[in-house]
Amino acid sequence: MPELPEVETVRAGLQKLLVDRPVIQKFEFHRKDLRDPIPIKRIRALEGHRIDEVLRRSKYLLFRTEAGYLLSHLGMTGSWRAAQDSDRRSHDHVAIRFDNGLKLVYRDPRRFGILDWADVPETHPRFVELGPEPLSDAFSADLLWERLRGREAPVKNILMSAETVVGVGNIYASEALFRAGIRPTRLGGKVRRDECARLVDVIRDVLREAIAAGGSSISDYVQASGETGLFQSSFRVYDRAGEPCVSCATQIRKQVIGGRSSYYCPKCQR
DNA sequence: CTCCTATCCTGCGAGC
DNA sequence: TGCTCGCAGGATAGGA
Repeated sequence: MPELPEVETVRAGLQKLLVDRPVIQKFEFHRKDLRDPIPIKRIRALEGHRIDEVLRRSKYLLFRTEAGYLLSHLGMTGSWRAAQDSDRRSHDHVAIRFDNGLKLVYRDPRRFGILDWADVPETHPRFVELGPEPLSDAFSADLLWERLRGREAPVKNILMSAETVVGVGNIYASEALFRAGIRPTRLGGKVRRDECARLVDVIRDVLREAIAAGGSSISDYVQASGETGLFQSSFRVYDRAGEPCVSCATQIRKQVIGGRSSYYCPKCQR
């Protein structure tokens, strides 16, 4: 379940592996598609160029070269790892060989991930509709207030929409709404201005804490998968149905909203 | 426009 | 013990 903090942790790990700006010698594709078809010819055009930097926008990793960007979205189960030739695993779909001997392998059992190519990320169809980064100044109480005004969808759904703000998935939406004292089913238009300010603050808090937790347990290795550990032990409501609220001991409730399991304290969140 | 639902995919755990 | 079944979820398309 890589959300923004996990993707940021992976980005930092990849950046460290690629700090010498190695030249891409060759891409090896073991299949033509993941969730979407892979633009193999476009991506092969990056062979012979250096990876100058690994960036992140939303939950996408961007490998920057002078000839364009390789985009990677990890979906649910995607991972990058440095591998030896003898290290072959099921669901290894793509490999990148570099001139310094490094081999990066993309593995994704569920194939919910995306590999794509972009000349200029800002104008790429996957990016043009995206809202602000949650940790940037562009994400503000004013912006959230505008986004929620008059809306009759549950606030949780609106928060999880990448058009509102990127990187807030099911887990961190539940966690942030708990910290803000707002029930996930409350309609967007019913969230007050002061609650928007609170929401912006706690979304930043919860993401920063998770990034710190990921960073401390990963250090200099690209993580094998986003599925384990990290921030999990810090969840206050997510996946805790029936357990006592950390604040008032009321049993945490689970409710499906917009097809996703949501967790909240019925007493602390109104 | 806004809102909602189905779809994609495989591994895992609960239940029998 | 081995089987089935539901669930995990971000992005997207399409219908109401």
